Amino acid sequence: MNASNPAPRAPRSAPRAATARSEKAGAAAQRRILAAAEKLFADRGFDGTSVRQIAMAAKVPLALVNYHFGSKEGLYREVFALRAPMIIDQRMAGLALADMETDPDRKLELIIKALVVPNLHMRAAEKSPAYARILAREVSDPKSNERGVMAEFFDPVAQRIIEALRTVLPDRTLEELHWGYQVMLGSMVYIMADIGRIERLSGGLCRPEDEKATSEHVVALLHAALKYARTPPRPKAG
Amino acid sequence: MNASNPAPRAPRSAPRAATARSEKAGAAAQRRILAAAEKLFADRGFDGTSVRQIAMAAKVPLALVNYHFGSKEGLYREVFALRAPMIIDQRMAGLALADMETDPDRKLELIIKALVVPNLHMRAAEKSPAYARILAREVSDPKSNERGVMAEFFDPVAQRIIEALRTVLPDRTLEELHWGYQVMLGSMVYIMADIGRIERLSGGLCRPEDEKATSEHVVALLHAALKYARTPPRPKAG
DNA sequence: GTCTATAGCTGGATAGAC
DNA sequence: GTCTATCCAGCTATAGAC
Repeated sequence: MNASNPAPRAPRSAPRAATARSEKAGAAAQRRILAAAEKLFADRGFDGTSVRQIAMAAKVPLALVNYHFGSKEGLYREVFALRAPMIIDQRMAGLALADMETDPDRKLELIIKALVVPNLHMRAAEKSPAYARILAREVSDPKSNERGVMAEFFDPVAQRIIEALRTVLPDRTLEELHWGYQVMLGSMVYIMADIGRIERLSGGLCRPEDEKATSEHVVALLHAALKYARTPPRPKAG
Repeated sequence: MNASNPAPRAPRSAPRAATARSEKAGAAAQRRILAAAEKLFADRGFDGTSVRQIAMAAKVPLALVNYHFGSKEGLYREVFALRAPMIIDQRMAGLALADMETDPDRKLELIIKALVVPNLHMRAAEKSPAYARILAREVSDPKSNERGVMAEFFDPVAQRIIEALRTVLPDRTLEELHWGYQVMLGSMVYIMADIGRIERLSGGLCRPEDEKATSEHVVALLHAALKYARTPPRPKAG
């Protein structure tokens, strides 16, 4: 889509994120760039956002962006990497809680919450509604595979969740559990990424920003889905 | 993102889709353009696709695209409008079937199928896996609001589905029904738009292309979700 | 380290020959 | 109606002055 850059060569000196010391002067600029990029990538997508817009919004000169992050895609990956660990840690913590629960019904609910709540929370917190939208966009973007960020960051924890499901629902086939996971993820991602359609369609009854109400409804629905749904195993050949 | 075009002026003579008569010469070219555009928009998104790529893939001269469709966005809307009625008609037909069913449990299942099956079918049919991905992308694209295609084409049938849910689940609050709808839609959209992650994560167990197996699992999950989930109504003030 | 200026492209759109 | 040649805005990335 631009001057062919087969090898995305690293920035000249790779000024890693504030190695130590109080803080170099440029650190503030870097943070402003990241914040601006997060918002713009969320609003307008990777292709729909130009480095110039980011520099403008961050009030830094154009060249600083490439200086600090090497390339537009480097900046994107950095935006992604900045908050991914947060969500992943929260999911892991949720799973640990679920692991301690003995009542299978409550355990299932905790597993679902481990997956759903950190994301809805991030969506709702004034901290970063933008990041949730980037995440949601990434899973349905074919170029996501080229970038590989989803697989790199999120596949491992996804496997952990399916593992956990297997322990509370031992009578299900692996196929059922995987489809259950996909339904959970799809619901969550869709709601996270919502751009106003949910509120419009519901005449204001459903507001994804209302983290508590949203969690309650969504968790209840997904809990019922996983608890009660059975799909009869199908014969191998038609 | 390009030469500022405040008023997207119509094509010079608006050569409407083959008015009548056997077919003008250019009709074949138009169809090739639409087919190429559908595929490319699905693979690479609106911003990631250039009119030149479309013209190249359709094997028509560059100028023909703008001649027939006025602008890149005009072409996009045409791609969208081409198949939307198909899905909507199928959903309506599904709802009509559900309306005739008296057993509430089977009725609920038919409503869910009315929403889910046409889309999964479109995803699976070799006819147009691309369109399903465009659709999925559109609901999570903030620019979708600018284009307005989702609201224009799909909001009405969405309301019809929620209406139908209200008749089979009369004891639920409107809020519960709307959240139920969003969970259904989210699951469906996510699965439709999948770009390989589902199959990768499940080690090949789940394949969205396998329309029959996918429908069975997803419908079973959503049916259980709507049938069994209850969210206690919350007091108005905290 | 920081930033201005610009190189080297691709983008959507169109004028004007046929 | 059809298509070639071209316009020029905007893009990413960088060279080179400070």
